Amino acid sequence: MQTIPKLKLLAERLDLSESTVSRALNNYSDIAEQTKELVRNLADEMGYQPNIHARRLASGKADTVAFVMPPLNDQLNNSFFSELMTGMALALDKRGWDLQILAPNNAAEQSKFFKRISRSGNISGLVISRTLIQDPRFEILKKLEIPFISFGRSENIEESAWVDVDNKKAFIEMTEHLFNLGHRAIASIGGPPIYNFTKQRAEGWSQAMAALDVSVPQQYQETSELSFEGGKAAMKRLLSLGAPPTAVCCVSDVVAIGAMQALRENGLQPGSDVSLIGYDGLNIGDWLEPPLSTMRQPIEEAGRQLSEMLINIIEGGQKTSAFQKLFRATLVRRGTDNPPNLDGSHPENSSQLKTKN
Amino acid sequence: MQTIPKLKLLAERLDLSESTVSRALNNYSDIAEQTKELVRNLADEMGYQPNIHARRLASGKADTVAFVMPPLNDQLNNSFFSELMTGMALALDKRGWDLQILAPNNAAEQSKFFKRISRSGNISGLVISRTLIQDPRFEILKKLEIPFISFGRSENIEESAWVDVDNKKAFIEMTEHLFNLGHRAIASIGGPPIYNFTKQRAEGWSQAMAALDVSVPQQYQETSELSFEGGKAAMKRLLSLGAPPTAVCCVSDVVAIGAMQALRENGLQPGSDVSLIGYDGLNIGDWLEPPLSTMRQPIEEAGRQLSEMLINIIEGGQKTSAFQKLFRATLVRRGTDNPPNLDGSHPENSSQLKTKN
DNA sequence: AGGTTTGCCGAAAGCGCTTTCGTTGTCAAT
DNA sequence: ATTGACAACGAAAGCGCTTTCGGCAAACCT
Repeated sequence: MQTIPKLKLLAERLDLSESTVSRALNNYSDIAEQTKELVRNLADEMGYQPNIHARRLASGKADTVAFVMPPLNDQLNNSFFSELMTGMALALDKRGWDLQILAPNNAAEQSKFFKRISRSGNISGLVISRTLIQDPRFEILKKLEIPFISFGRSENIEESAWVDVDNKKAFIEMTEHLFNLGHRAIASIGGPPIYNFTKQRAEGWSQAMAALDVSVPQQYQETSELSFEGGKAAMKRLLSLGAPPTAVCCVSDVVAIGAMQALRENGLQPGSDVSLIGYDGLNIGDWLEPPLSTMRQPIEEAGRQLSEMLINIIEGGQKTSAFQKLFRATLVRRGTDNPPNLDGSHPENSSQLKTKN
Repeated sequence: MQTIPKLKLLAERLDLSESTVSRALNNYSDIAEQTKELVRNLADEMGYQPNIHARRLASGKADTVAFVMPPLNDQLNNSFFSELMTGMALALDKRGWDLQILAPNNAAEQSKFFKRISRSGNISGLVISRTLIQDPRFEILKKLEIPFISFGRSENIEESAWVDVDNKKAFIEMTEHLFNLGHRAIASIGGPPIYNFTKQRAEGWSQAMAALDVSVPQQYQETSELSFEGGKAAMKRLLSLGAPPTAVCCVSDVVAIGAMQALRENGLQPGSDVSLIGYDGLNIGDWLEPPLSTMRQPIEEAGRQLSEMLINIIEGGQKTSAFQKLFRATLVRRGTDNPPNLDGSHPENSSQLKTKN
């Protein structure tokens, strides 16, 4: 391990004091431009890298943002989180900040968990995700005065900073699209009713259906774990109805993939017998046969945005409510959104479709 | 942000010196057991958390391991890496260490990149992956005296620490399995020939074929990018042969999924017309129709192992060549490994199969 | 001319811990 | 009683940086 150049060495070589060198590197205004030049040149000639621990100890700043993993780890939302984290890391790196991943064990002890974080003093702010409709974390974090931002909104958080995707609008679009293809019997497989995005997506679907003046049997509103198995089970329940739907809006791609499996196991062809649209825009959807239509959300971009906003909150001191950004999801038509199959070979039959007008 | 309890506060409350408290918490042997008890009790009563930066600055240890992302980011090896990193993070966390993710931009500047890391002084050791057959990183890191471990071997690295999966044996098993199912025309879609695992896997296949006394047309050895598209293209080339194979060993699951797509686009049914086995054991393989057979490697476990060995290297001072661990992959039969379809409905025809004996 | 501002830089304290070394008191051995 | 060994602790010096404060010219005013 070669000898590491320290601030002191730079100072000696340049015949300057350490403090001047330090301030030169940090671009203080009370250092002559000429001096800064000299310092910077030598610094990168020698490959100087400040010791991050010393810096953070001295400055009292951690320059580190932590991403809090959701307590219960669903299947392969891996993909989702890794994309989000990639975006976050990229944006942080640009500013010289670090990303840390935090994985709380049991959800019950969240209060203690956050308290420990706030005490450790090596995290400047938090990013939370998977926000609940009523999410206790918001109050806890506010009370602890930890700067934070959430991916996803919650209720009563007008004062909070967040980045979100317009879930409701996405599901309205999705539903309208299926309607325009000719579908009337459009069901929904939603996620666990505790999450806010679940609620928003389900609302989008039901509002759209109402606006389109299509009456919906109550059983068309299904609910599922956010997993392949969950989606499969939910689809099977839908198929067992007297009048199964001809199209289904799925809360996530993984759930939709499970639903596809259920269709095939019932001898039905996804996309022709029953249309499906997922949500997330995962690559893997494109590798299926037929490829899964989906709503793509700009996940990486959202991650970037989260980081930038959080840094601004930590450094800026602006009102956190100024930091709210809503992204839009876009429809990606692949293979599973098609006009309804009305040839009668399919269990449900068009005469049973209920349209009010 | 509540007032954070410092070492000083503990010392005052207990009427001890800071140094005693520090050593008590770090379990030094020259502190009375009774005193340690007192200190520990107060510490977690007050929720004391040592300032990590101060500690690391004072001790000169970083207690941080970095995982170096492969320069070129293939499709969805996301899943692979996130699993590996999860394993690493878990093992590190148990010892109070941190995991950092490093993403070098351009591959050419690796030497500089590593030099910078070694100078920054906040990383104790590295984990590299995607080892090449001739991998320059080994020399660079040795010269810089950075402790490191690799996932995957390379040539001439007897002195190095590594964790690997026995790729060759896995492909031998895979090939024998297909042979035992009755296949004789078994092709291979390998990865880019720079990677060591690519070489090992291809060797496994060709050795097995030789041992089984099956002669192999040269065109049966295909090569592909590690991506869906690559697999698809390679499979198409195989199908265009005069005597296409009845089974294919694929270098990765993603490649195999691409191959499945190619089959379907040619009107063939994966698993019945042509058998396929992938490699990795990704969940998503199970969601396809038919589900993809694969060799599962214990990725998370390997990640754990990497962390533990690396820590031991850093702390232990043992010979690094003592740290070499080979895992085994296991066959997961799902839906794409079946006896050959000899009904003649398929382009290739059994009379063309060449068996020497 | 005196006074005030401005531009640039150095001195020095301190961030919160670790670790070496020395000191004290105690007890067994001589 | 004297020595030595040992156990248990405190003092103090850092680790490498940041940041406040003050100092000293040179430049500006009136």
